Amino acid sequence: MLTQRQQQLLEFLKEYHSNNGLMPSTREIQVHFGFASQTAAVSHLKALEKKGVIQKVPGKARALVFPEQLEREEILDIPIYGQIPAGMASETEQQNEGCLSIDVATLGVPRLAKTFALKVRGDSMIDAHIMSGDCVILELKEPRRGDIVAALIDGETTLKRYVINDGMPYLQAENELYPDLVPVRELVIQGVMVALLRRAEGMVA
Amino acid sequence: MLTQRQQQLLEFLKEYHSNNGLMPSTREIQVHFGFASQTAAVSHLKALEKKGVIQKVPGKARALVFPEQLEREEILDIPIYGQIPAGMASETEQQNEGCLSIDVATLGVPRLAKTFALKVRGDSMIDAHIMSGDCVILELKEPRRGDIVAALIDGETTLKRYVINDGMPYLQAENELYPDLVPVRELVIQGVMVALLRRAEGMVA
DNA sequence: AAAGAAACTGTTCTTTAGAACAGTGTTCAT
DNA sequence: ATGAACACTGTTCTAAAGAACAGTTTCTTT
Repeated sequence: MLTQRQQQLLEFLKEYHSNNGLMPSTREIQVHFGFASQTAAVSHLKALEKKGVIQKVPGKARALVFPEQLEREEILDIPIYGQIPAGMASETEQQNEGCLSIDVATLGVPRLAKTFALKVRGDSMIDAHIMSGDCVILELKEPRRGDIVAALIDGETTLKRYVINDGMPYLQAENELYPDLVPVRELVIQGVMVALLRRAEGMVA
Repeated sequence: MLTQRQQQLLEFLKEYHSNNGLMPSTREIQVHFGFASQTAAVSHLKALEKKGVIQKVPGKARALVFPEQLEREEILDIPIYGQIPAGMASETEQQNEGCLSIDVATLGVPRLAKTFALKVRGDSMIDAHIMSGDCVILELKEPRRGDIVAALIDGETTLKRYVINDGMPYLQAENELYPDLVPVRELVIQGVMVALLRRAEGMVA
């Protein structure tokens, strides 16, 4: 559908946009491809628009958009922690282990939700089909009974089901081999699970 | 950290960017807030930049960027199908049931990979901890033995493990209650599972 | 009480950048 | 062989848009 040259143009637009967060001007395209005339860039953009791979907003500067970007829901950038220490929430101490970007609609959380992700270790939630190595996405909010939560027990973060019995909240593993965890003093809930993301094993180098 | 007015500015930038795919000019900001002077917009942007919530590229038009957007990996837009009919791959007939946006790095697929997603129905893969309702992300590529694949059997798409025995490929469910599926004629593999996404039940209205 | 940040007005200047128009040579399908 | 799409050159015009400078007013915060 696209010619080779048009493919190159599109590739440049994507690369430039990815690196700079904005679109190149026609003159920047001209320089990049070594055109002697700015018009060359303009006519290529016209062709790309006619084929529907970009959209132009006339009269505005650098006003090129990829159609798929417009339809896209807002993207959330979720920090991945290995382990959440006691402090938590202090936005400064982020022992970040990378980031995960996903749109709010598929997560099903409010647009301004505070979220973070945890790598699951161990098989204490295996009966809820949460495997070791899975990435669990959590939201900072009040847990409801039956929710799966990340909580702080004895200085360590664990993923468990939050249950209430006789008004007494405690944590339950989803694996018979693990005992219930009844808090000695207080129960610090760090987040409520909203989603889970697993990468197929074959992929992990 | 941000003043109320600055928060409003930032909110407008995000909204405008989300709607139009590009940033507003200072004069558009001026009009939106009803400022009598364009300088008001400029000074607000300077304040936002000083506080680190946006970045400006001097000299360029509409050259505002959100820092988190720059660090972000490229986003893939993955169509979600309910069911893949026999034809497949014909890019036109997409009985699309929405879209899912996620960055390539967390998926672990090549930047130009062809991907799609399927909603899992049934519990035939429950022993691999894939639940009914999960969203499986698949890539169009050659399956290797042991991969979990989507395949077409009798006009219906199913998710199974791809195994080879004595040079003979067949499909295996991960649930004792389901029999192996040995293809009568040929085995049409529609995609290889690369990731899985599950939404916590509590969320689904 | 003084200093500084915040939130503006009003004006001017210059660069950036899109747009339009008139061409040229090449490839490719009908 | 012929028109249409493709891939450009060269020139000119103008609108879009950033930037700079000199103020005013109202809050905080020390």
